[in-house]
Amino acid sequence: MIQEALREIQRGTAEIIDIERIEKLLKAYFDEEKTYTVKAGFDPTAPDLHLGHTVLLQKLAIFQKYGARVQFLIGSFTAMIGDPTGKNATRKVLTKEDIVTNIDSYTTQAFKILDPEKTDIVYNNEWLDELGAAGMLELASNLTVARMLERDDFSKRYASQTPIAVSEFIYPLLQGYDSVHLASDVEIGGTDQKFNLLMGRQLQKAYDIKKQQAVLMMPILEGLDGVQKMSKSLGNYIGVTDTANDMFGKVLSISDELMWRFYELLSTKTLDEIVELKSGVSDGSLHPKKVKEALALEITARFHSDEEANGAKEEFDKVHAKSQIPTDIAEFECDGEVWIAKALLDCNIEPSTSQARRDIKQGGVKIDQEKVTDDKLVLTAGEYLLQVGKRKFAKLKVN
RNA sequence: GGUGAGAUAGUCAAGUGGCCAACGACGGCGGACUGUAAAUCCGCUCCCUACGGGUUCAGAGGUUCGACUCCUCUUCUCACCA
Repeated sequence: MIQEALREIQRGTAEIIDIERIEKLLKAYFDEEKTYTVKAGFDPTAPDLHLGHTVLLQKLAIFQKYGARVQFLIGSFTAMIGDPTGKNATRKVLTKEDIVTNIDSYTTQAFKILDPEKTDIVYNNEWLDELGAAGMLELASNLTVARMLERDDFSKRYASQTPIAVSEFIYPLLQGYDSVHLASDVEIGGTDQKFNLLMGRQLQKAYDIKKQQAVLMMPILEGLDGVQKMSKSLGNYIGVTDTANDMFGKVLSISDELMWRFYELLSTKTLDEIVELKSGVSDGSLHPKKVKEALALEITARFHSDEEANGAKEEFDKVHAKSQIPTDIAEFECDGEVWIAKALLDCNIEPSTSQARRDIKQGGVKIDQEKVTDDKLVLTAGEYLLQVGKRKFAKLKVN
C-alpha cells in the first residue's frame, strides 16, 4: 500500500529530496491515519492557469489521496517583489489590486483538480506583513551573499552584469520563511524552484522546526511545440478555460513523442496502464492516434465534462477526419455586393485583403466547398459558406 | 558621472546614398502528403479592389534630384571606465 502510494507520488518527478521523510509520513497515515501538510506556492501573477500549472496541482491531488492536507499558498506578499526565477531581467512588481483580482479565478480553476475539503488556502502576507524590519534582518542573517550567488540564475546574471535587485535576494528567504511559519512537511514546486525549495529546509532548521520539509520537484511541461516550456506568452499553451473543442483539438495536435510526456505528467492513468499503451503502439497493435484521442478525451473531460469531451471528439472527427463542416460557425451579414477579399476580412477569417488575395491565389479559399480561383470575385445577394484553409469558417449572408 | 556602440518588419538578423517593401533564419499562413500529428516538399509572408498606388527601417528636424543608409537634436538600450 505504501509502496503503491510512493510510486504514484514519485511518478514524473524530476527530483525528490528526502524521500525517507515522505515514506515516514505515508506510513504514519496508513498506520495511524495521521495527516500531514504539503505546501505549494502560487504566484497570482497571471489569472489564467494552463496545463503546465496543473502538473503541480495533480501531484497535490495525489498527495491528498494519501492523507495530505494541501497548503495552497498564495504569494500575495511575495508577488509584490517578483520572483527572479527563470527571468534574466528584473521583473515588474505587481500592485495589490492586480493580485486580488487574480486570486479568485485562480482558486476556482485549481479546485477542478484539488479537493477543497483537504485544502487550506493561505496568504503569505498574513505573516510576512508582521515580520517587520527586525524579523527581516534576523531572517536575512541566515544566509550569506556567497550562498545566494550559488543560485544559477543569480550567478549568471551577476557574471553577465545584468542587474539584480536586492529585493530579489529576499524572495527565496521569504518563500523559505513561509515553510517555517506553516511548518510544512513537504513542499512541491517546479525544478526551477529548487533553490527556493531548499531554502525552506535550511530555514526550518535555523528556526528549530524539528523536521525539515521533504522537497519534490516536478519538471516543466513542454508546450504544444514540444520544445519550449508551456507558457502563455509563447502561445503554445492549453488553457484550463479553453473550450472543450479547443482543448481536444490542441491535445490531438501534439506530437507522438510529446504525447507520452503528457501522459506521464497529466493523465490519471496508472503507470502500468501507460506502459501497456506504449508497448501496444510500438508493436503496432494500437494506433497512436487512438492513444492520443484517449488522452485528449481524458484531459477535456477533466475541465469540462464527459459529454462535452465526447462532443468535442465527434465534432473533431466530423471537421477533420471527414473534412465536413463544423457545427458552430460564426455568421455575418452585409448589404449589397461584396468583394470576396473584403468579405473574408469582414468575417474575421483573414487579417487583411492582401492576405485574402494571397490565399485565394494559392487555392486556400473555398465558397460552399468550391475552390475560389478568381480574386476579383464579387458576391451578390445570397448565403455563402466561406472557408480559409482547413479550419477557418464563416457564414455570410449578403442582402 | 565619463566614454564608446547600437535602435531595421512577429522574433533574430543583413543592408551603410539610388538596383530596397528591404538578403537570410525562425515563426506564421496556404498547398501536397497524413493520424488537423511529426517529418518532408512547394508557395506566400506591410497595407490598399492592385500589372498600379500608399505607408515603413526608434522619434523629430535637416542635407540631397533621391536616404534604412549622411548631419543635428530627442528618447531608449548595451558595453567599457568611475
